[in-house]
Amino acid sequence: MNFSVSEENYIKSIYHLQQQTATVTTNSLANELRTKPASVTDMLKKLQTKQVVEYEKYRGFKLNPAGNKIALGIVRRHRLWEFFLVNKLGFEWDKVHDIAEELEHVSSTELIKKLDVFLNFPQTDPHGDPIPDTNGKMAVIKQLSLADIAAKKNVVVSSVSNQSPEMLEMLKHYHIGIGTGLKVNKHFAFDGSVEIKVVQQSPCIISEQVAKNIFVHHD
Amino acid sequence: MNFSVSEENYIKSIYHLQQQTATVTTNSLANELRTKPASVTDMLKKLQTKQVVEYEKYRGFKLNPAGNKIALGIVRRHRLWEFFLVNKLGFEWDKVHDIAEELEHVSSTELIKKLDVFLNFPQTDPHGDPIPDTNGKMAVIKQLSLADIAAKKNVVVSSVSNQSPEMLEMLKHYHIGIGTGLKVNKHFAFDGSVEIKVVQQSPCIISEQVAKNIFVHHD
DNA sequence: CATTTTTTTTAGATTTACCTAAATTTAAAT
DNA sequence: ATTTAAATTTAGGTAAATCTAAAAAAAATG
Repeated sequence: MNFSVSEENYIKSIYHLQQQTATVTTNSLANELRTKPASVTDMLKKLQTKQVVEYEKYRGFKLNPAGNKIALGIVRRHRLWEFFLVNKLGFEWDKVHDIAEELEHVSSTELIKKLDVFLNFPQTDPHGDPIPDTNGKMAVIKQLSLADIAAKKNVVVSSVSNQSPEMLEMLKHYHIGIGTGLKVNKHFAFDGSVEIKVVQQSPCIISEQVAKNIFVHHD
Repeated sequence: MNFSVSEENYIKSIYHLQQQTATVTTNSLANELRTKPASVTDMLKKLQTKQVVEYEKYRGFKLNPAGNKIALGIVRRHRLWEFFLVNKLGFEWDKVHDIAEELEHVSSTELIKKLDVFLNFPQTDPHGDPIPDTNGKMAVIKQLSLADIAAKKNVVVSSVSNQSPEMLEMLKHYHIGIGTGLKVNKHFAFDGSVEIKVVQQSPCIISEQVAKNIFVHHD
């Protein structure tokens, strides 16, 4: 079965949203893809006939095993290209996502096989996320809070345990969201506070309590 | 100005056809792109409003200076990727065209800049064709006939001087056309005949007369 | 639990890049 | 110089992926 760039992007986004919630809603997917709910409904019917999603009207949807395998193939391509961009071409780790987003749709399987060899079979991408193997198997990485991250490490925010308005207000103030890249500069032993540097922001200090609530992929 | 993948492919094909004939016809472009003449007419109107072609109804068309610069940018990306595929990933030189065809449309200029550095500023692609620089300047390479090519060299057929039906019949028999890749195995001093190996064909011997009429890019 | 509110779907349009078939223009041949 | 043939364009239509506005279903609320 062949998939268009658009179809691949939908499959990939459903995959990512499923990491948070087992079943995905029309609105959340529309928001993720910066499109309109009506467009999502249209595409989902197509993906249903192509047998990659389980979809029940008004009830949300999720990838079936076939869809999951396709998603992992796309994730594999994306992460291999990110590794290439950072470790071979010298890009900054926070600049590669959009480019990898285009490269991942280049369709040759031989290309990805040879790229993998050339990169010497990397296990994780520059953000610390594991790279699925050819069969779609992927190492599980444990969730670490910012309090657990060693100084000088680059990380990406993957989730926030406390979702209160107060917490969200603070995160917004620090320009932190899911997917935000940041670097841990230093831990202060006195009170457990952490100095971090969010990409394109000045360094700032967050309390231990906040740090423990921000979960990240480590680099 | 932004161009779609389709628009880029039209611009690139017009560029290539202009290497043979100063002005390009609807039919030849349709043939090159494996599409229909009516589709070409449609796209040409669009490219005309986008100010990249000079086009007069029923009279053919050609790229204007702006269009030429865009074409050379695409050619640059294509050839850099071909170099990468062969010299870094280890592809055979005759297997890379279709993949480069996809990679060339990835739009980041920063990507191409860094790729060029990584590849150490190559001057020619794996087929011996020169790589245009950032400003669209490109070295001119001299036309060589098959009789002038050293043994063991890979080349690509760029033109055929004798276009008689007899010649074309013979070329067809040997599976040789414009763009065909082949390798020169050996020259025979006795009569000047040449043993060549066309990609995916068994080796064969052509007379000196034929060899002198087949022009190639040398590798 | 009836009624707002929100979410999702349907209906109908739009844009891009194609297509076929028919009409028009140019070129070739008698 | 007509006529015939070939090339090109126009007209009208299709499929993919989007959109807006309206209708329908599900969830939230008093």
